[in-house]
Amino acid sequence: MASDTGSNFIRTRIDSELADGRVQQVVTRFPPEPNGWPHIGHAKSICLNFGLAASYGGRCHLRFDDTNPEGESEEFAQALANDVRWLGFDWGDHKYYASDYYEQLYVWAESLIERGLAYVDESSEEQIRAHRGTVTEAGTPTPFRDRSPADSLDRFRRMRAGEFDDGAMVLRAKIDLTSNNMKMRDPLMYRIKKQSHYRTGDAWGIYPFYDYAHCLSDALEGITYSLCTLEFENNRELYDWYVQHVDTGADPAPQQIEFARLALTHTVTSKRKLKQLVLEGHVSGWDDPRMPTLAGLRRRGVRPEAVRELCDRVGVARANSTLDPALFDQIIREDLDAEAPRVMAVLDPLPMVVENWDADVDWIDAPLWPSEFGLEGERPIPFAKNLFIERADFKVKPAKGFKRLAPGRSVRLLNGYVVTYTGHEVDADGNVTQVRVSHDPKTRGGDARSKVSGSIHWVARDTSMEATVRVYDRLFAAAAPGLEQDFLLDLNPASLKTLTARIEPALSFAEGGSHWQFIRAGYFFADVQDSEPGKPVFNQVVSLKDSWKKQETLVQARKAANAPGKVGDKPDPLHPKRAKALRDLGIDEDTARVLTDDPAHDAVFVAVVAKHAQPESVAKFLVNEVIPAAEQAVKLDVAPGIAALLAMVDSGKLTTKLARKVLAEVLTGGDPVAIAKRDGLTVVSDSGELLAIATKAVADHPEEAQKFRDGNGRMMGFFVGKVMKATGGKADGKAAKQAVEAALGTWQDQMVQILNESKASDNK
RNA sequence: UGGGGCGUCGUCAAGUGGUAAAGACACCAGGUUUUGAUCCUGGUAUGCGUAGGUUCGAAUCCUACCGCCCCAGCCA
Repeated sequence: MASDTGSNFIRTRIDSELADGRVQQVVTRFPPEPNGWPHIGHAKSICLNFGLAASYGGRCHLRFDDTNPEGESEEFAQALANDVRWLGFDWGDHKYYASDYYEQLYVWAESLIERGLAYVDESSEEQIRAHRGTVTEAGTPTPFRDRSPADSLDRFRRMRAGEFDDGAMVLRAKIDLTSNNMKMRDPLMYRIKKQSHYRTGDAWGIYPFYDYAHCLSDALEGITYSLCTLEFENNRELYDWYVQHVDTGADPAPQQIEFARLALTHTVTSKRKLKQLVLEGHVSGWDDPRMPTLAGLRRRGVRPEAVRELCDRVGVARANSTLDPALFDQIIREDLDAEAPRVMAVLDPLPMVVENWDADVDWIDAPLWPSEFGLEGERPIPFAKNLFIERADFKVKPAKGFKRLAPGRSVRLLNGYVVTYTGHEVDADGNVTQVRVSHDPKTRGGDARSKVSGSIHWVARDTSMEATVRVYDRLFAAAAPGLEQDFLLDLNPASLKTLTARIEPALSFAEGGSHWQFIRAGYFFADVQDSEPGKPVFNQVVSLKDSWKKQETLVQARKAANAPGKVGDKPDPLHPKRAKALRDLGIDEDTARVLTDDPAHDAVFVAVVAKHAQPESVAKFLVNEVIPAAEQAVKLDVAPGIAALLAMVDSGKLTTKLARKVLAEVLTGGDPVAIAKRDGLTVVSDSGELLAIATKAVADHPEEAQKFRDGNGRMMGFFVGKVMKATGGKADGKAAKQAVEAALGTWQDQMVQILNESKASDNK
C-alpha cells in the first residue's frame, strides 16, 4: 500500500544519495497550514511523503506550518490530522508545529542581524514593493538597508516587545536587490501582526514568513527531503540561503525538491474557490460529496484505498499535468468491486404488471455476489404481480442494438422470471405509464436457461421501500473551470440529482457507512450522517461503466496546441567577422556561433588547430564533446591535450566514445596518450576478431537476426550494440557495423530477396 | 523583453547513447456472463514540440527555434 515502487525522479535521486552516503536515512514531512480542508491534491503530497519514508524505512513528520495566525485553528489541525490518518498513514511521535519553533527562529533572526545579514526596514508596504523592481528591472535599496546591525537589533527587539503597530516595519534578509530571482531581493522574514495565535496566544506580536520558517523547521527536525510543489521552485535558492547562513547544525542539510501538483479536469482545488463554493452555498459544505476535499470523497463513499491507488498510479514528475477523472472513477470501481454486495434498486420507477401472475408473493433467494466471485451470501427478494422497472429499460421504439424490453420482446428480470411484453399504456403526453407482461413460470430464479439477450433489474411494488438516493455528476461542466469565464458559470447544474428510488427490502437494513452495488446502476454508499435505522439515504459513489449509453465524450482540457515548428531567423554570430573566417574554414554557422560565443573557446580552438590542422574536425569535437563536458570555460593550456586526443580519434586509434572517457582528465591537464595507455583503451578494429564476435551475437539471437532479415534495419543497432558490449565499448563503430553486416549476410540476402520479388512480378 | 522550469499516444507516465518507445486510464475489436458490469484476449506512437548537428547508432549529447507554467503578497 502506498509504498510506491514505481520509478520516479525523486526515488532516483534518493537512491543515489543513499548509495554515496550523503544521506543515511530518509526523513520527509507533510507540512499543511491549518487553515483549510485538505483535498485530493494534498493526498498526493501525503502519499508521496509518507509513502517514500515508509518505503525507505525512514520517517515522515506531520508538521503544521502555522506561521500566520490569520485563519488558522486547532480545528483545522485536527481535521488535517484526521484525514492523514484516514488515508492510512501514521506519523508516530512526530507531530510538530512551526509555532513551537518561534523562539528558536527568533534567536536565529537576531544572529542574522548581528552578522549584517538582515535589517529592519521601516518602509511602507508600497515603498517596499516599489523598491523591489520588476522582473526586468533590478530593485533598489530602501533608505533603511544600510542601518547598523545594532540599530536593527534594537528595532527588532522592540518589534517583539510590541512597541510598534502592524505594518510599521519588517525584518528583511539582506541578500541581493538586483537578483534575477525576485525571491532573493531582500525577502521579508518577520512582520508585525498583533493578532493572537491559536497556539501561542498573545505571546507574539511578530510572526515569521514561510520562506524563513519552513526551511529552518526542516533543518530543526532533521528533514532530509523537503518535497513541495513546482510553484516553489523559485523559492529553493532562498531555502538554501537560509539553511546555509543559519547555524542549524543540520547534517545533511535538508534539500527542497519540487514536483508537479495533482490536478483534475472538471475540478477546482484552489483554497479560495473551494471556500467560495461553500460560503455561497453552491455545495452543502466542505464535505459535500461533489467536493474534491478528502472529507467530500469520504462522505461520498470513496475509500482511502482508492485515493492511495490513484496517487500511486499517477506517479511523480515535474511536468504540469491535468488528470482525466475517468482514471479516478475506474480506480474507485476496481476498489469497490469486491467490497460491495449486489442488490437491486430502481432509481426511476416505471410500473410493470405481470398479467398472468396469480400467486401471492414469491420469495426468491438471490445471491449477493456474481457467481464467479466465489463469495457466499444471499438475500430473499420478493416477486409479485406488480413490479417496478427502470424507465430507461423499456422503449416503445427501441434503437438498433437495444437489448431490453420493447413491444414483442422478452427480457430476463434478474433473479426472477423471464417476461414477455403484452402491452403498455401512455398518458395524454405520450409518456409510458405502465408496461404489461406475462411471465414464464419455468424460468424462476436461476433454474432455467433462457435465450433472452437482456437482463434488467426490478423491485416489487408493495414490498419495496422508498429511499432517497443522490446521484452525482461532475461539479463542473467545463474541463477547465474558470478558463474562459468566471468559474462559477462553469458549474454543472445537473451535478446533483436527488431521487426517490425504490429499494428491495434487504436494503432497508443498510447501515450508514456501508457500500452496495445497485445492479446495473452503480456503487452506492449509505450516507453516514443522513441515514437512520431502517431508513437509509444513499450517495452514488460512482456509476458503473456503461458501454450502451455512450458517455458523452468529455471535453478534454484544452491544451494549447504547440505551434508547428516555424523556424525563426537565426541570430547573428556574436563576432561576425570571426564567424565568417570560420565559415571559410568549412565550419557551419551553428558550430561557428557556439565556438565564438566565448572568446576563451575560440582561443582554445585556434590553439588546438595549431597542433592538429583539421579545423572542421576540431570545431565539431570542441562544440559537441569538449565544451559540454567542461564544467566551466575550457582552459587554453589544455589545448595540446585536446589536440592529441583528437588526433588519436581522427587516426582511428580511439573512438569518440573512448575519447569521452579520457576527456575529463584531459580537461584537468592529463596526457591523453598516457591515460589511454594506462586504461588500456585501444580500439578493436581487427575485422577477423569483430566478425567472430558478431557471428556469435547473431547465433545467440536467431529471432533478432530473422527480424533483421525480414527487413527491420534497426536491428542493426541491436547487434552493433552487442558487439560494443562484448568489446567493452572498444570496437570501432564502422568496423563493428561491417562485421555485423557480414555476419548477417545482409546485402546478399537483400539482393536475393529483391531478385525474387522482381522475378515474381515478371511472372504475373 | 529578466530569471527559473517543463514539452514522450486522447490523458497520466517509464525511459539517463545500443533487445523494433514500458505500464495505466481512455478508445476499438472479439470471447465469457442471469449486471450492456466484472473477467479474459487482441489492437492502438516507424516516433518522443520543430529544425539542424555530433555518433556506427540519438527520445537520451550539442545548437537554434516554437509552445506552456512559475516569480514583482507584510499568503503558504
